[in-house]
Amino acid sequence: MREGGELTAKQKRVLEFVMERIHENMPPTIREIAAHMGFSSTGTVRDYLAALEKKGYLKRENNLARSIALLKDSLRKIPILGAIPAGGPDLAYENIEGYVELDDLLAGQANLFALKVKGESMLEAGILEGDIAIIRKQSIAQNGDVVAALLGDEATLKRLRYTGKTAYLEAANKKYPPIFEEFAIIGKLITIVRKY
Amino acid sequence: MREGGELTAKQKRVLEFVMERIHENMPPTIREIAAHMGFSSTGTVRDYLAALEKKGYLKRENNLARSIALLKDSLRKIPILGAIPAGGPDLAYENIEGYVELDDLLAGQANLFALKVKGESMLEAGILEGDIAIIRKQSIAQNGDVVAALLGDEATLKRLRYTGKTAYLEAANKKYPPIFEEFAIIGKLITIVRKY
DNA sequence: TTGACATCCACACAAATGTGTGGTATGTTA
DNA sequence: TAACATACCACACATTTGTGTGGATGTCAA
Repeated sequence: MREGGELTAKQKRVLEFVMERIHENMPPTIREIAAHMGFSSTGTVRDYLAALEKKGYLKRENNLARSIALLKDSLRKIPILGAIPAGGPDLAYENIEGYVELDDLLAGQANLFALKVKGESMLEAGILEGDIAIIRKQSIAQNGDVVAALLGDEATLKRLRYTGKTAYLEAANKKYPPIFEEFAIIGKLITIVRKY
Repeated sequence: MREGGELTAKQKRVLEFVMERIHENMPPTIREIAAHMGFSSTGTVRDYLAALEKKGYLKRENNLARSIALLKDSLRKIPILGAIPAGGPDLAYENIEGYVELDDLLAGQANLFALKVKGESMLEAGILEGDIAIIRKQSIAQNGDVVAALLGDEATLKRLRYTGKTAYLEAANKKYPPIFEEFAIIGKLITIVRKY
């Protein structure tokens, strides 16, 4: 018998279609799957969904339209590997330390916006030109936080510092002196994303 | 009259419920919205959806179950701001340069896994300890690519270099010498994510 | 050879779901 | 005042959608 996670080629095609639809819009109906696969019977799709459910790829609710929920969603859940065996990354369960869930990265956060990093003033903090800085809108921050600040009508990313009463902005690059001009904090850096 | 984007408190509650459901599972039916809001008539919900559609927050298809698609989705689509007006980030349309779509970051990519960065060998490439490196599984790469490589049974992140026939691994940190030992490429760095 | 599984079909039926019609009431704006 | 948006209700109806029943064929392992 086929083992737990293995899928036949056609089952995989059905699953991929379902995943695609879930990500771009909503789960498909049985008849939509039939149309896509070229099946003339809804019963055929039911058999496929039952097989996929049995193998642990998805879950359905009774009598509910479009009630397909993914359980192993490789598009949204990326495994974080701990040990990597000599043969290469196996994605075997023993090696998975956790998951990066894209939605978790930002879910529940309100008032987010993003800035494309310009310049190299935060180079030594590992923030490079072109990086996308995801920022939560707020007007106060702690000493040491990286903040987006408004200097005149320019927004910059800098580290916030306090010395007694005075607050100033500090670059993470020896070439850039600290900034003591007037500024307004517009948000706090919560995530850096860099695409290669 | 209320302007384009403004919502009443109740309309906002309906929209938030719809967004929540879409993100965690699938769009709700009209009757599910009614139950959540405490409405006894499906017609009431229809009116709300019509208002939200008119104001540009969502879009529906005729006669299709659960066919609510979000048009302004602040959970998945984070606006990238260009100019930031003096009053602070407005999230007004004039200022939005584009969107960071979380799914776009990785969509369509197969065979991804993630590694938590250990050590400081890639410091000068802006890759810090604790960063999450998202890697596409592949066994060949170009000169200059940052790759995850297997050295013995350790996985490390390094820059791949070719000199004539020989390939070696290069750190981005003066303290670390290049590595000429035998290694296997297990994947190529696609994205760096750092949470603060 | 029996059983389990994968891979299809047709068709009827019931439940879920969106839509249509027609109300009531309260405000705000032109 | 008329027009319009908001904010609800009830209820019938048509369509969409999931489910049930009863098949058929082929493969593979015990």
